[in-house]
Amino acid sequence: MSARDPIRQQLAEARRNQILDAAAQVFAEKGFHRASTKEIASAAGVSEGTIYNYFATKSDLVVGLMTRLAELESLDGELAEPLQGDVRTFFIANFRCRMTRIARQQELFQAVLPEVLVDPELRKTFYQQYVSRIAMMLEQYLLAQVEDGNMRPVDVPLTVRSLQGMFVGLLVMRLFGDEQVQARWDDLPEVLATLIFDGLRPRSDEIAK
Amino acid sequence: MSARDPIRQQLAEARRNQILDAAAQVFAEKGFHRASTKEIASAAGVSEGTIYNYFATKSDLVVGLMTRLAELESLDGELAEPLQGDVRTFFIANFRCRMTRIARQQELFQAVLPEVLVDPELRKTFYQQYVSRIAMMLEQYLLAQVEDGNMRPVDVPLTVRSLQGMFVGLLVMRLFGDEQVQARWDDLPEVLATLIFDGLRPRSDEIAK
Amino acid sequence: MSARDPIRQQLAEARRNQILDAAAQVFAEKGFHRASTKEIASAAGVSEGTIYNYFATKSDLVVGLMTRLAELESLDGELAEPLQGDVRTFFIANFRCRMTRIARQQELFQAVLPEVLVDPELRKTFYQQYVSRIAMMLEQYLLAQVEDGNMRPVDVPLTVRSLQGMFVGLLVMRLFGDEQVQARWDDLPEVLATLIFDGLRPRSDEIAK
Amino acid sequence: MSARDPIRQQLAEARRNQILDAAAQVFAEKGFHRASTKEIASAAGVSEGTIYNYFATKSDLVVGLMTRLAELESLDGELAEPLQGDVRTFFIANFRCRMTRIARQQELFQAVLPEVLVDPELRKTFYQQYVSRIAMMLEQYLLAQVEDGNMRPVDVPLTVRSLQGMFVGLLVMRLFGDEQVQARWDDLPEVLATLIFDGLRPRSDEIAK
DNA sequence: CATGAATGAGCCTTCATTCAT
DNA sequence: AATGAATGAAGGCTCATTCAT
Repeated sequence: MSARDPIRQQLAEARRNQILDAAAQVFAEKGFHRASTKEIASAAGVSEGTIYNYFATKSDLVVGLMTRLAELESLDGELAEPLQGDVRTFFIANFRCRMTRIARQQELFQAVLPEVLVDPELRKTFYQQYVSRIAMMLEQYLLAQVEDGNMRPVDVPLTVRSLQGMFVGLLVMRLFGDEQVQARWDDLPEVLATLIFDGLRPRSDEIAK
Repeated sequence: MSARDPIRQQLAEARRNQILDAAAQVFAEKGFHRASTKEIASAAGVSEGTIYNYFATKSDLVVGLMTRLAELESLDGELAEPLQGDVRTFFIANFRCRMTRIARQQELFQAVLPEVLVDPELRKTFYQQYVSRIAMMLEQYLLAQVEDGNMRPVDVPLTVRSLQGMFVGLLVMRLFGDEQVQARWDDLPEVLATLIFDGLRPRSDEIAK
Repeated sequence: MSARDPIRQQLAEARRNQILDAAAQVFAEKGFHRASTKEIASAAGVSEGTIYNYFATKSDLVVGLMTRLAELESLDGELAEPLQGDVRTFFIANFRCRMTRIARQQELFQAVLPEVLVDPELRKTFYQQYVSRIAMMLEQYLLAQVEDGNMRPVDVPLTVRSLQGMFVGLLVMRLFGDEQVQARWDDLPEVLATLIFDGLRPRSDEIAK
Repeated sequence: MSARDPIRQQLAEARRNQILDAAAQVFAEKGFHRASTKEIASAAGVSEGTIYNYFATKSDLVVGLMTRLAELESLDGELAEPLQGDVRTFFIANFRCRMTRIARQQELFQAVLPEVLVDPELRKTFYQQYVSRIAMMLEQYLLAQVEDGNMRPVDVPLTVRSLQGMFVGLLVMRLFGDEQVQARWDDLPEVLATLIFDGLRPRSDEIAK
């Protein structure tokens, strides 16, 4: 019986994920409040009661999804590190990485974001576990770049928030169904790199032309 | 009786606003679904039934608030026009104007945004009445600037979405309670102008140093 | 002002009828409970408040309609009297008269009957003012016929209820939309007279054939 | 678990009936609209929510009761068949059977009839499932009798409606609380047989007297 | 008398959560 | 651990009735 303990744990973990998958899908489609536990249960192929063996509360499903986001984030958090060669190239690569992840996790965001915006408790947790952690990472990175002279000496904290905000905002534009953003999502990293790195100001050499 | 008609209308309009004010406040505080019509009624100082004399449905309150946002937006839509002198200065002024409005209408956004993200019907309306209209205005403006050589020839549609997204995202950061964003909201226009107009790339003259 | 009293009364009476007409129509169409006073008011071309100047209660509208039925009934109550010549011919004439009235007042019945069946108070009043009065009239009539040897010595009270029931039942069949009953309503008096007067038993002379 | 399936089903059926019983009683007493689901629930000894595990809608309770009536009807539909010996005797027997059933199911009728008269949807269903089916059976029966010379060649469709109407009408008289009808319900089959079979016309032999 | 905005009690229905099996 | 029937609180909405104008 003791031999079965790890197996049990794995099964339990699998069941948990099965439920979270269903929750993500149903929340994304109908929103937290319009999604009933019955619906989630049937989408997960389990009974309503089973959900409550793994989550104390419907809200805890959102917490579970938030945690997923945070974990997925930290999984490829390393991507931020390898900086070598051209800064602009790195920007593009980094942006591409973020955009890809956002696209892949759109369902998760759609499921989590509106409820997070509405529930103070969740909001705080989400901010601490996810938003501010990314902000801090970005901040460290930018500070280093500025110090190394790879970037201009900007107001790092606010610049970081602006960048982070831009990603959130583009996600929101996606959720709104904006055609340009949806259709040309893959072009965004390049455009953003130009915008953020080069700025809109006409280049002197271009003016020269 | 005929003399009373316009008075009636004014009273009705006032009552409508009184209810919308209460709805904005309660929705912002507790979210659409956790806010009961009873609560809104008492916050508005009217009975529950009265709400339904002015709005067919609880959801229509959100529609009403959305319309408010759209109307307030178009009210100072003219601000985009007076462009003269330094582009960068104009950017700052324009950004300041937007940031101020966002701050002023934070409650409205907090009340409307999460529900809009969740309800496809509202989402579509909001996008058409608000988001895409602003996008189109910005697009026209940027195109003109590019043509006049005041800006570099960037990908205008995506750049516009990115800018718009940045504002949305910064609003979301505010809603998340990010301290930097909240405390230094008024510094943002300047920072943004620098970021967007000048870019992060080290200036050649700075490098020269 | 005293000269206007009778005029006022006439106006009031007209207004009352205007409201009752609307009530009959709306009740017939949607039933008592699904009909709102607002609907009745607008069908009558008056405001909701006005209804309450003439009727203390929504239920009193039904009472008013019941009274109408009773009054209309007594208006041509005399028709029962002129009995002369062939009894069978009289039966047909009498039945025809009843069927015609039922058809003419179908809306009134449809409006009143279901609610009367449901509300004990109304039920009692309706029974006393309408049903039992007709029953008594019929009873007297049948008794006289039996005494005069124009009819066989049947159980008069129950026979009367059966006849009355048949009319009610045929009305109900009409309300149910039975095609035969609706399409051939005018044939019913003849058929009923045969059924009731001659019976279904094969006639001896016919048997003789 | 597999062993439990049939038990589950039986329990569910029992619960359903328990709720329908309560609904019949409360509807009969107060009418469909004045009966609240809360009342029905407590009369059934279950919670309000449980009702909705078995019926999608309050109206569906009426549908359930209608179905009961139709099923009970078809249960003893065979009674119409065994015709042998005296036609008049058969009439009495048949009438007695119908009157008994009506009396036994008075509550059901009182619960269902008023609402059926008011709701077009229910009305149609009730007419098709119940009224017209009985009419068709009666029609076939009468046609056969007429062909065999056991009855006079009357207008069968309208005669059938009249008979059916008479039963409905006598039920209505019962619901109205008519004392004669209530007190002497058991005498009605005999009286009706006389009325319908022999007619009111004085018999020649009686006249002879 | 007429009006119609305001009222608020009450209803049907949903749904997160529990618990006996 | 899984089930799903039962629960009952809560909520959106309707509507008869009132009353100030």
